Amino acid sequence: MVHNSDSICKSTDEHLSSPGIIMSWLNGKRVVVDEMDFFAEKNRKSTHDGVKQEVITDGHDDGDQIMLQRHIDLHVNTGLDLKMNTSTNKSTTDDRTSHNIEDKTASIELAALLAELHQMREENEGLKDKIREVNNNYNTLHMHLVRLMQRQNSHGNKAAGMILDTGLAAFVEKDVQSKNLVELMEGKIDQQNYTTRENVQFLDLANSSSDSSIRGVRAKRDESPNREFPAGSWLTNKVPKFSHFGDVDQAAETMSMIKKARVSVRTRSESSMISDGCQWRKYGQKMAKGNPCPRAYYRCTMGTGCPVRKQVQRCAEERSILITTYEGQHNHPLPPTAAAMASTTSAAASMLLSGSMRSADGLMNTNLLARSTILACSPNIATISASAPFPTITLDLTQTNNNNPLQRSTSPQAQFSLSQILGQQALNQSKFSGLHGKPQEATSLEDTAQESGETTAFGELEHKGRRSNDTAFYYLRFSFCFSFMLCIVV
DNA sequence: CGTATTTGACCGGCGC
DNA sequence: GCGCCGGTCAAATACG
Repeated sequence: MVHNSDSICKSTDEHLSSPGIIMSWLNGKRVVVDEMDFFAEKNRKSTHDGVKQEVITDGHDDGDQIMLQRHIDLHVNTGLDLKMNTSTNKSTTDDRTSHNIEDKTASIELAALLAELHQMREENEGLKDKIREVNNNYNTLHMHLVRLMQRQNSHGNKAAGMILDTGLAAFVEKDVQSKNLVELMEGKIDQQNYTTRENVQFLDLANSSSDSSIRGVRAKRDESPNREFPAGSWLTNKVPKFSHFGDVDQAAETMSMIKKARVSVRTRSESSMISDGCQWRKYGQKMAKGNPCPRAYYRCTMGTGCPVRKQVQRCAEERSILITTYEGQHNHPLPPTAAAMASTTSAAASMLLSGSMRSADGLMNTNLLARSTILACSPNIATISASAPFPTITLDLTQTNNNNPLQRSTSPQAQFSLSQILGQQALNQSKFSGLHGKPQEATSLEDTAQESGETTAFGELEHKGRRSNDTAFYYLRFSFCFSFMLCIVV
């Protein structure tokens, strides 16, 4: 293959001007560049250092290029020195040519890796900034929440105090996890330590912290013997228990409802199941009335006798939407990935239960089972439906809007799309159910809520690049905690 | 062979 | 009482 060396050199300089383009150049025109680099005379000031000269003369002097030059320079010179010192054959022009090509190829690959490393580092910095920003927002809200709780306690509003306890516990847990996440990303702790700390702190949250606000929660718990905080239950410490009802039957009924409360998550996914970090075993499948797509039943197998179950079904109207409904509380520790999802659904359940508590406490004169409540504080995040057999809160992660406070507070460069993240996770799974067909009438549990106009969208955040489920649910959980606190304040 | 999935049968709640 | 429907069980089957 014959090329004009000048034109090739020019083209090469253009490619080298951006680290990101080096990869495409490597993939697409590797052979051509090899020939050009060795034989071209333009921009070459020595006979054995073609790569070095070309890179240096590309006209860019930013940090990446400087670093790039240093590595290439070092690599090429080392190879040549070795060759010159060890070679005894005086007619080894071809060998030197071959070595130059190999060295240059290795150098370019190294440069590409360095460029990729730099890009990842920048991405990591952006993520850390986002977490710090969320932490700052959280601290502000946390302080406000503590003040409100103190005010409520001083007024003797026990029910409101319990609501605050619930929200506070969720906030404290989020605080612990967010700090761990920041340290993980900054390299202060490794993944194993992160996992261990998440689990340990999760379980010991109510017992070992020196945070005064947590002590407040513990004091509340101690003075309410009927409230339960069993170790190992991630949800229990956030689900309020009642001891102040004058009507015992009503309290029992409410407790029953709490046990049956469900959290439904709507995501876009081609996979048969989203990846939520838990281990599930399928124990049944049924054709639900009005939906051509079957409903699959799973139970959690991470712990012996874990009562948590979930239903997975495709939306009748839009097959790309996967509806996952969670029910029950885990009776075992969860890994961080699962805890993230569990905390998200927990926060959503807290929103749901805060509505039921108000109802039971007479603050809202409505029957939970008879009403369908859309929380005024978070109309675009979640929908509570009581028209279903069980109180259900639906988290819609499939639509976009601009009403989410978190979204407004973030920069476009580092925004997340939970739908895309979940979708990506789902796509990464090996199985594809192929549940497609023509739409029919929607009468399933989730679709019932949609029919009554209850489904609302969670503020979707733009996503650039791949993110972990942990981070995604961290943001989602914060959003729900934020909404939950607003619900309390309103 | 052990484990996971499939699928028809069964059960209980609910409305008529 | 009967039928419908959601949910669960368990034997059969598939899979690694």
